[in-house]
Amino acid sequence: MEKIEETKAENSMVNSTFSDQNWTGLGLQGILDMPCEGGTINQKASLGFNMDMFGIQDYCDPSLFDLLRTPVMPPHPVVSESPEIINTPATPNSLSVSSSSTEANDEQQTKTTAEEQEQEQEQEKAKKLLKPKKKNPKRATEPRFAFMTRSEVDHLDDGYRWRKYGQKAVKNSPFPRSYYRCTTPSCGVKKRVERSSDDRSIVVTTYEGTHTHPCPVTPRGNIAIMPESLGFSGNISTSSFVHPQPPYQQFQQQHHQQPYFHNPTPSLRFSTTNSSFPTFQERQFRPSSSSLLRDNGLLQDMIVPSQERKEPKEE
DNA sequence: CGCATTTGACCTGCGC
DNA sequence: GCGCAGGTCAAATGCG
Repeated sequence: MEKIEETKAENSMVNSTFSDQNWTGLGLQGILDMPCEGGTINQKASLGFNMDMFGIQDYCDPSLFDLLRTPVMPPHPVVSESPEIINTPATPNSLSVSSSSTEANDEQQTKTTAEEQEQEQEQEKAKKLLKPKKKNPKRATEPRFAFMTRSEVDHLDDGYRWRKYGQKAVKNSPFPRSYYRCTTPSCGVKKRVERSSDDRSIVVTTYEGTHTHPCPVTPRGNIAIMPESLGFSGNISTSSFVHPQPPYQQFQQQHHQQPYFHNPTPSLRFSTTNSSFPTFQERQFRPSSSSLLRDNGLLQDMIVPSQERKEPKEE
């Protein structure tokens, strides 16, 4: 009984995470398009490889991991800057992916009416997505990128200075969502930080906008970790790790804003002075069995390119 | 004292 | 029009 409920919760997490218009498909695409030396690894062929490489299964919900490994993908997960295209394969496919993941596991019994209701809800969501929505013209069309990070601290240090300007309770989630704004004047970058309602150890950080300034030197003496020390075999350029911009921004510049699956900055920056985030660093190093990456506990973050809601660009 | 956080109020978009 | 939910504002408060 408990097992079933647990499974439901996991599936619910999958649905809620990847059916949202900001997540669906994009997350999968991000996983598929992993930057490496000389470009990106072919997304379709390397899905499982990437995930194993990054040790996702070690920190991802099992059902989510299965979901991501399941080759039930949009036929052409082409990344586009057009929100319409990005959103198109999102909703319906996410449903099939989600359910197939359930079938893949030995948990078909969990396909109860509750799950059907979930699917109905998702279908309703999909319907809503298909409707042309009026959006506030003031709402920026800035790119949004979301990181899923397993951490016990909510606000991860990414090198920039943030000022919290709000906190809101999120529906269907016991955890509030915090709103941060870059403290640099004239820089309108925002980020939202919330904890997954189904796995409280997962922090979802959504960046919105692009910094108009270099990363400030923090008094904590942050440094960047070289890929070699992460167990990388040089597949990711060193500059990506020392660049004073968050990885999503680097990648925007280097790869024409394609989303990618990558270890985001929060886990890459550490305090050498052991002053502010010793526990964070400690927590990030989760001993594990199989991979070097996991040994370092660094590659525990999933970047999910999150598109601004379908904004009425043409109008 | 300056800066960051907290938190209730307010605004806006959307569905019914 | 009303209610709900997400997002933002700004005064009060806390902290170094």
